[in-house]
Amino acid sequence: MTKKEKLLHQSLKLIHEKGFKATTIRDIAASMDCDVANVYNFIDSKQGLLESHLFSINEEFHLRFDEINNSSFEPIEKIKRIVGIYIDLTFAKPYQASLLVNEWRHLKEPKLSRFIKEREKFEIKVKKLIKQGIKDGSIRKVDVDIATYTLLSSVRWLFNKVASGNLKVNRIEVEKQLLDFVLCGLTV
Amino acid sequence: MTKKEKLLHQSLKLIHEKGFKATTIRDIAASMDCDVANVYNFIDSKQGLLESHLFSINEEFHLRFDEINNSSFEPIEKIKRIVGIYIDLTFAKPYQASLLVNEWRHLKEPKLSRFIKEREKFEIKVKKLIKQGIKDGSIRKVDVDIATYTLLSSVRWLFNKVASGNLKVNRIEVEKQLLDFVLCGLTV
DNA sequence: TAAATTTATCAACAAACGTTGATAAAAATA
DNA sequence: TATTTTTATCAACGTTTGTTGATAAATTTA
Repeated sequence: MTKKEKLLHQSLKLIHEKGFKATTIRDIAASMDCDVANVYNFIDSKQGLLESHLFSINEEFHLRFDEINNSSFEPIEKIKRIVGIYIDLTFAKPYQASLLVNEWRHLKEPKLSRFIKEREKFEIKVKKLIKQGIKDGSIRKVDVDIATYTLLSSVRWLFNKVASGNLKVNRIEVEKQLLDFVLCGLTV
Repeated sequence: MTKKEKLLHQSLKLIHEKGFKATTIRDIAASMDCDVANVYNFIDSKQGLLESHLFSINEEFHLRFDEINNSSFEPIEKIKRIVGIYIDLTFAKPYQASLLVNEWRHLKEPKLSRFIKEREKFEIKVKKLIKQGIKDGSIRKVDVDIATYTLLSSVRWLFNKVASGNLKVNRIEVEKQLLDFVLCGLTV
């Protein structure tokens, strides 16, 4: 692991734990046992660090999302696989997933607006999937907005448990249980 | 509305929008059009402001939660009503609900540990409810941990929509749709 | 080995931060 | 009205913040 990779990893961990605003350059320097000024050999600015972290994971997710969304699978199968890639990504990169949920609001304009716009476009695509599922009879006649927000929200605890190592079951079982929950609910 | 009430309201709104660390005393002063030093006629410290906001809403929720949990309703009925009071509270106090989700980590010791401990106790109670529901046959044989985290997480988008006024349906319909989701899932 | 590039060290900057003290105006109480 | 309490104003404090410049050591390349 090069020094730059270590910096990226440590900064991700710190931002996940303390939040972007509460994480100082001095924190990052201390975590990798180097001088404060030395950090700037690897990054341009603190803000730029956040941007690169956020947009790399954001692009990765949306690329994989679009692969599924542009396929000819049934809506319900698309939704299953989208949950799947979110779980995949969260297990592979829990800290980045954390930033995607919690820290994007510390972006500055115009990057902030760009991020929000991409997020809204993504939400609209999910809503469309649910509408199609209702139309073809595979999904109940739910309120599309509420179902979308609840669906997207229901997986947003996972990165915390993965990051802290407090997860007893493996990736496959998480996917099984989560899909059962969002498709069938709690009751028998 | 007294000046102190206005301060509490404005600070809540700002902390919800920008986050606790990104909200400065000068922001709060500006939002209520008064001098910076003037703020300290109403609060002891910025940290104390966060603490009072957090613990008042936290206590309110846990009091109402325990009322239900200590009743003799069936587990599944308890879960329904717990979702109900969360929705209630979120509609009544969306900004406080936001802080409860996003800003508690900026508490300092020993308040931070106290908050986390109360949160863990709450989670254990919910897990117990799900276990009982599985035992009495009203809940599927789910993984208790995953079901608990997913259940609790699934309602955590609501405060955002209520706070921003971007919610087309009313409180009752939200409750109906959310309960359908967590009990029956998306599929027919 | 010589030159060039990368990494490390030190001190310091300007700006933004939470907070305070002294004091004046305004409002409430007696 | 006189007195007490509440609210407002101004300037300033000590820290912490992100960031920079000059320079030395270490490493890589030629």
